[in-house]
Amino acid sequence: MVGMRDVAKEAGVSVSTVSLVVNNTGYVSDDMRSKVEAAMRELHYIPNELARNLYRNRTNTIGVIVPTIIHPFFAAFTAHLQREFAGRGLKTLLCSTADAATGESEYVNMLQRHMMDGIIMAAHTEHQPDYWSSIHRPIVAFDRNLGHGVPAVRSDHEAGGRMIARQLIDSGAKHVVLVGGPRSQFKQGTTFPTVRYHLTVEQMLADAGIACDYVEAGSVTDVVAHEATAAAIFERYPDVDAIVGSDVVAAVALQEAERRGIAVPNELQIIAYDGTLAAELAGKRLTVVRQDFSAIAAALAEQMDRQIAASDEAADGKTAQSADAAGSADTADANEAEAVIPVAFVAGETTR
Amino acid sequence: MVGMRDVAKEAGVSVSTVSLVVNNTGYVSDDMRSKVEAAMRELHYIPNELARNLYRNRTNTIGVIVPTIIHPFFAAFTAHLQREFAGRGLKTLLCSTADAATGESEYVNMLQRHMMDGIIMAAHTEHQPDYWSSIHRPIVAFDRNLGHGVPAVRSDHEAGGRMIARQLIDSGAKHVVLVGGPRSQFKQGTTFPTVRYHLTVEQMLADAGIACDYVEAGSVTDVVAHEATAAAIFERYPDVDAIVGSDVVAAVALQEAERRGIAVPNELQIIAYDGTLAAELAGKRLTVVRQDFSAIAAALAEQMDRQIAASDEAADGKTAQSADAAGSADTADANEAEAVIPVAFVAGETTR
DNA sequence: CTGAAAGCGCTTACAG
DNA sequence: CTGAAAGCGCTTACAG
Repeated sequence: MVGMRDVAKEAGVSVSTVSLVVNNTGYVSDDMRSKVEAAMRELHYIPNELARNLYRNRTNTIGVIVPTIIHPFFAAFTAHLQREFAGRGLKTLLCSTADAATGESEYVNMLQRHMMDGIIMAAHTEHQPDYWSSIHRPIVAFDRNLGHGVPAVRSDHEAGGRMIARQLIDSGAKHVVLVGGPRSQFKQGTTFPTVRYHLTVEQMLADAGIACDYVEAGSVTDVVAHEATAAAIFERYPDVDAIVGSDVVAAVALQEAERRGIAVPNELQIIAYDGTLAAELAGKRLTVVRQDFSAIAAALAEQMDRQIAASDEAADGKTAQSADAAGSADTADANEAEAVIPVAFVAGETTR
Repeated sequence: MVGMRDVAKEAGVSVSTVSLVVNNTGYVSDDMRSKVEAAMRELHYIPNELARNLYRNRTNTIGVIVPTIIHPFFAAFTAHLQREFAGRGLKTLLCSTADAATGESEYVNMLQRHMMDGIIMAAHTEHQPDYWSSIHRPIVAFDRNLGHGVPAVRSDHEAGGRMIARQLIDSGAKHVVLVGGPRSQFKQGTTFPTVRYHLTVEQMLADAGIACDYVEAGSVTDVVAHEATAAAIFERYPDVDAIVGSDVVAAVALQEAERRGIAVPNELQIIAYDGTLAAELAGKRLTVVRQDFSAIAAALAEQMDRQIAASDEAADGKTAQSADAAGSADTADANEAEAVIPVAFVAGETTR
């Protein structure tokens, strides 16, 4: 491997000078510069980033923790984040909890070993908020509350819920079925903000005197389970005339409805939450509440930048080791406001 | 940041000893070991991986270059690769050409700067094979020929083509439309092996005297274009009674068929190539030729391991800089066999 | 079994 | 404007 030393020797200058040329830093005479550049070209010199990483204690890599990118939601989410990060000179390390033996802990560990500069946490976690706030490294949460010192970004699910309820009420729905995650998550209100749209819908439908049942869907990683769920809905609630769920759930429900000869949207309306590619590939173009992936990604990247800057500051400012980490958390607190991103209702072929 | 030096001081031993304990290498007396472990715990010591990376000249990270993971095919592909890599202690860096300003070159550059140990190339490239074989770093190609020294893995598209043709012939199809990538790619045979299934289908249908037209779909990153393509097919070939394309194309075509009141599969059969989640979310469960993502991922990881080992060997064996890179390529040549993974025909609701 | 030393390839004060 | 030196945090021969 050809290194700076080789280039320096070839050009007859010192390594410092080569470094200055490579980084285009400081003042270098044109003469020196061209000698160095010639040597670099001659030897096909390519700087080794690992050495820089060590010196700067940075990798310019952000880990994105999601359950699995096979799910269209997380595929879109991750893709938009990568784009946003790329624009900021950051690389995206794919951290899928479904594909890691040890789940998110493994990735947190990597974060602490400085293999990444920060992580975006968008997967389910069993850890309590105090675990997360004790990491003292840049973390930003998506759609969940990870406690003090961990900023969060989420969609405006209350608004999404209102849009759905309004559509159902206005179109004269009589019996609505909501499909979502485990109901046990609802009480905490802490780590699963997605439930907010369900609660909003339930409240508004109740006020309007419309029947509403809740059905738990399988894990986000298991689509096959959704098919069973869809079939179960029609068996259990023969008079259901509206189903609300994620794109994937909605697509599967639509397929099952067609199979049973139930006319959509006349006999059954379907509203999908998310607005991913899945909503476009379904049997009909689904009516969706669309989350704004670009805005979400931008907000997450923005918060991440702040967290990283704060953590740098803390590292610079203090020398005592324990004060370092604590300082990081403190600085983060200042920016802890939760960013809430608007959603949009987009009518398709599955509502009337 | 607390480092080994701090731990050594706290435990009253040398850094070397701390290192031996941390890595569980060599012989350390139980006495020393426990003193060091106590100090590590006391100071909350976490090793900094960047220093190791530099010493070993390794990141244990593989870049996966795909057009975009929003597309279900590359989502599944990438997810399976990540799982496979994780099992081998490797991390997955997401390299999407749709989200990088400079396309794949940027990632190749990162590879050369040792920010990754290797790359899996699964996106379209304008570069000629000689570009790729001049990199002299671990690269494995998926479904394309990147020239001498770059091993490749692909599905058995000829078999896939035969399965499709057989189904169409046996079911009495009269006018088939194939949807695929730009026809201009067909002649080279070099960088786009996917076309093999199209050529096989065309040949077999021609032999059977069945009409077959080819329609170019939009870019893999642009699903909206597919919708226009689907509509165009029905306009242009009113008597079409079978459509063959990727899952995404097939799903969109099915949606358009239902919209036009064309009965599937009685009036129109649809066969999807890939077998991703998209095939399950469509209006009906699609009949698919399923690619074996697990086997593909395993084969790619296997080849990657070999490439990395070969590149290590080359670096160890030689000292002259230019011989190093050349040696790497030579060693790679020994394993250059292209791995071909079987596909499966899975009947769904869209064929008869 | 343990420690002092050199080094991974680069960057950055600091003298000249 | 340029070079010699120290250092990023760790690992690995090499003496003891």
